Amino acid sequence: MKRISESTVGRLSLYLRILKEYAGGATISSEELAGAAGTSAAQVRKDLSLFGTFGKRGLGYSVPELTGELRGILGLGQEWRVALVGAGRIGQALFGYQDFRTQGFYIQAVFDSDASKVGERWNGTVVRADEELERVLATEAIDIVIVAVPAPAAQSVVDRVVAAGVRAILNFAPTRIEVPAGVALKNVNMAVELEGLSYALANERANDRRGRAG
Amino acid sequence: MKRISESTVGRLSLYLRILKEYAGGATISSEELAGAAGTSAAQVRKDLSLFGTFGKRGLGYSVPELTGELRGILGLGQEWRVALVGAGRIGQALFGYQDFRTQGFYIQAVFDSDASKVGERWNGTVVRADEELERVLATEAIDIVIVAVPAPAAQSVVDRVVAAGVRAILNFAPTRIEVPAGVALKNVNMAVELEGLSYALANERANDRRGRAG
DNA sequence: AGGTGTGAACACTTTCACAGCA
DNA sequence: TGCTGTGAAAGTGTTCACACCT
Repeated sequence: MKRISESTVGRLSLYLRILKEYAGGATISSEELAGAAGTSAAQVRKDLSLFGTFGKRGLGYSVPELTGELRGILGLGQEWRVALVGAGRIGQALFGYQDFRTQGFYIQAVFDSDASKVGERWNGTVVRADEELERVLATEAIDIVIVAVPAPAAQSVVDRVVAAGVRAILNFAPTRIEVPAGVALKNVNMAVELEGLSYALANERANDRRGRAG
Repeated sequence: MKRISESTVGRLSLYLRILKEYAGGATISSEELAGAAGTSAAQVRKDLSLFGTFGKRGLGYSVPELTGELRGILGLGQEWRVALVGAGRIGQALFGYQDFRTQGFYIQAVFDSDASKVGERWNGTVVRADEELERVLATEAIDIVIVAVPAPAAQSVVDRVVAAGVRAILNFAPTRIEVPAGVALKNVNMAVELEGLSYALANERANDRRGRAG
């Protein structure tokens, strides 16, 4: 299959959420889907056409059928086993965000290097010691690791996790992480987003001063 | 000034973080900066050249000077006043993440609609009632609002905040938000990131099955 | 020589516009 | 007729390659 861009995959994720909440009938047009997703009808059709022919000309897309296709494309037909490294504030918030579970992402293990946290029970899941990481990743057959440790510790956690064979990492530490080819890495970095907003504000003000023409 | 892409702004943010930690001398070349940022030297030079001429040919960029320029470009020379709407788990984690403050982002107010939370003191900041939102946004001269409420409530919070004159919003609710032109919106959506990883894993496996050639 | 700044080439993504099927 | 699927066109972002300055 042809290479698919990250923006396309992100939109598929969005389309799926829209379909789940759609109450407009058994079929939906690219136009409607685009409206809800904030993109263009052509973009919707192009995105979907990269994976197959799901629509009916003159009619649109069957909502249940397209939902199923998108779930399949995104790999949501199966259960993913997730481990969380870092039981600090962010780790706790993520653990508590149980929406994940309904999407098929199950947090099977939590790790922390702080001895005072190890042994805590979080809703039935025990916080384990850092040293158990490699062993538990293997025994629990973990697919995805969420890294929620302080920035200086992040790369070494990632190196260990990758060495243990994990191929997908979601990084919350505000630092750049290196992974070898073949490992999927996504970053969630609030500092970058805030600085993006700062840039927008600073620049908007500059534009205002200049006379708001542009 | 010419329109700058979001990816460029994101990279500037990254360059700035690298410069802060740089211990290699008083100047840095585009090559070194690119290595640390995981991009190409040409990309670094192009990004910077969009804003001015900061380097010296044959030498590279002065670290303190470039740091200052980047801070200026990103609007980090000033203090930004931030409000947090939603005092749940994510809100608490964000509030606790005090790195923000060192970057010039100050959380001045916290809001929640849950009466049992209102009145709590968070490290000196009182959780206020939802009804006070508009009044406090004005009296506290809030620049940026972080939305950390459940998905169904997010759009209405954003509408109120925009009506109150706020021009920059960071949304953590896992839903698509509409804002009028002129309002900057950034989304942090863990569901989309996880589904991106799911896609990568599902697809990698497909490639493996196919023989790993491609 | 060393390393920036930048037009031009290239690659990728989005939009257009329309043929073709239900 | 209505709406999809898709080549071609337009637009955007990245890489190349080299003139030019220190």
